[in-house]
Amino acid sequence: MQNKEVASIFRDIADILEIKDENVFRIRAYRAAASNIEGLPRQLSEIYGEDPVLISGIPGIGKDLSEKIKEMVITGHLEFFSRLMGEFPPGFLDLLGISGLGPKKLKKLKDTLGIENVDDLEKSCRANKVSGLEGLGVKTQQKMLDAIARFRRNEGRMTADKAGELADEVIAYLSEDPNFKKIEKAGSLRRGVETVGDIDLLAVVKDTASAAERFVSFSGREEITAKGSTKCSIKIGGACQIDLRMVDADCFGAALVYFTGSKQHNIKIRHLAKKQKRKVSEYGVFSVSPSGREKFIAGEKEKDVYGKLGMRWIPPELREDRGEIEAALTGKLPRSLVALGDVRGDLHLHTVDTDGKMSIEDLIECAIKKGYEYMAVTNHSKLVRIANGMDEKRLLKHIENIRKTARKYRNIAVLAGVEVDILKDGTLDMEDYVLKELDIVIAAVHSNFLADKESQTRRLIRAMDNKYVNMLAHPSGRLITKRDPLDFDTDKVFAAAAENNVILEINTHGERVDLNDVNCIRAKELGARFSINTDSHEAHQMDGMALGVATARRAWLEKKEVVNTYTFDKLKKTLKR
DNA sequence: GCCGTTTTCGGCCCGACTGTTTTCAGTCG
Repeated sequence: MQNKEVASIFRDIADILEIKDENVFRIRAYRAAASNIEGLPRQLSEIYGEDPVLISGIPGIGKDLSEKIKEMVITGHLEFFSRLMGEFPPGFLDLLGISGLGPKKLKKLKDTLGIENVDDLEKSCRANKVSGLEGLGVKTQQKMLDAIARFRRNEGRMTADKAGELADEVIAYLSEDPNFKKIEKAGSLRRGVETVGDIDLLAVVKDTASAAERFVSFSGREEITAKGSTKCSIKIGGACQIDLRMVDADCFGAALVYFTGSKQHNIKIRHLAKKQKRKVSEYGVFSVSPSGREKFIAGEKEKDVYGKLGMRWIPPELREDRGEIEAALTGKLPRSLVALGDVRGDLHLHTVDTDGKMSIEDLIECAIKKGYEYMAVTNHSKLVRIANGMDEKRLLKHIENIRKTARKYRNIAVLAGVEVDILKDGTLDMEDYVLKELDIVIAAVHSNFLADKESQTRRLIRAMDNKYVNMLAHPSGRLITKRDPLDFDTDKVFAAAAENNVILEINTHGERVDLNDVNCIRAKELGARFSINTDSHEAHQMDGMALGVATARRAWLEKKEVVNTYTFDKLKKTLKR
């Protein structure tokens, strides 16, 4: 059983226990465990295989939960969970996905009206039965109907690139109003998470009432879900919610820490503060006297908030409670975490010669505008027919063409490359006599996504055995909203990459983000190196580098582990196998 | 259910907004 499934079961258990009105701390423990498991760089089954005792060493996993994990690892099934699920009709937990509907109301609806699923709820609302219940009025009933409509229209989260674009649009719109003195993105978007449930914006304004008015008047707004003096929320384009928080300038930093999260990070920070006889909230850091009197001691800047708790400032991408607080307390945060400004080139790019929109010249000029020192043209091989992939003959000619064009530009090095397909058996879609002419060879899977784990693992490793291969592109092959990752033994593949000096790509395309942060953490442990590439087919896609850098930062990658931060000379040496 | 220079019990982060209330419960982040 995969970590993702274990985490999901723990979350479902938490939901059910909540409906059953169980101890809130017990519920919290299940949720915390789920979140910690998702952040693990290794599979629970592997950890268990190494030594079962290690399971209870995972933070948030004690005696009881480690037993449950063992059961799932061994049998692929959890008796306790099945029993709980048996108490509720199928489809009942879906109701928790309706915003504004929590465990208490849900329990009441089930007990009084016998509501078992979303359809039942809709019928009862339409029949005006819900508004008759104690504590529930006409407004609540209407809100539920709206929420059901949204639930049906759009389930799931937005990819980070789309959320980022939307946030930028809203920020641009708000910034036209001089009333807004400062606006920043917060939440999972600021942490660089690959998908985003809602967008959090934090602002300092002169007049909250008129700022709120401006915000809720945003042209794409479909619904106003909150409009107070510190918080406003609107719904937009289906289920996406945008929250605007308005705070005083002197607590902006504390608010930014708070609204950036993650939740687990915040909980740990507050816990730590409490031990130090301090209190942290979105309003600042306070010292607390024995009599309980609170005194404001920091809040304007994030740096000071962390500083008052004895820590260095923690970059947002690290704030997942994956050891960053402990590292900050002991001065062990990564020294040279990779940053966007460190990137010297983009090594995976397409042109009109296969399925890109730009000519080689266009592409080079874009790269120069980005300030890059080098780049690689890496078009598809013949297997990808839909992308007009090249055969040996065409590629040889294309190499000549790249070199000829590159000579016109003095300030940038242009590598002639290919994105060659990895065939079903792990051999490559291009003869070696052509590969050896290239400056960079990127291997990638675009077919046979469903092969079993053993053959998929063998396939990837065999591809990397080819001595001309420098890089493995989008190694998992997943498309976040459309396709699951390939099933392969990540440890074996990452270790093989490290051993063969094959660079692993962090593909920055919003649907890919591949490798993801968790995979990168493990690959780094196994000694692999990375390249952050946009895989651009059009000019604007080259702006995606920031998302890939954020992913690398989430994996705590430093400059030395990311080859496209190297000088060109060093990169050339790295590409020699 | 977890955790411990508060260590085997007694804690567990903190606050805003809404709707239905007349002081608060439920939900959300």
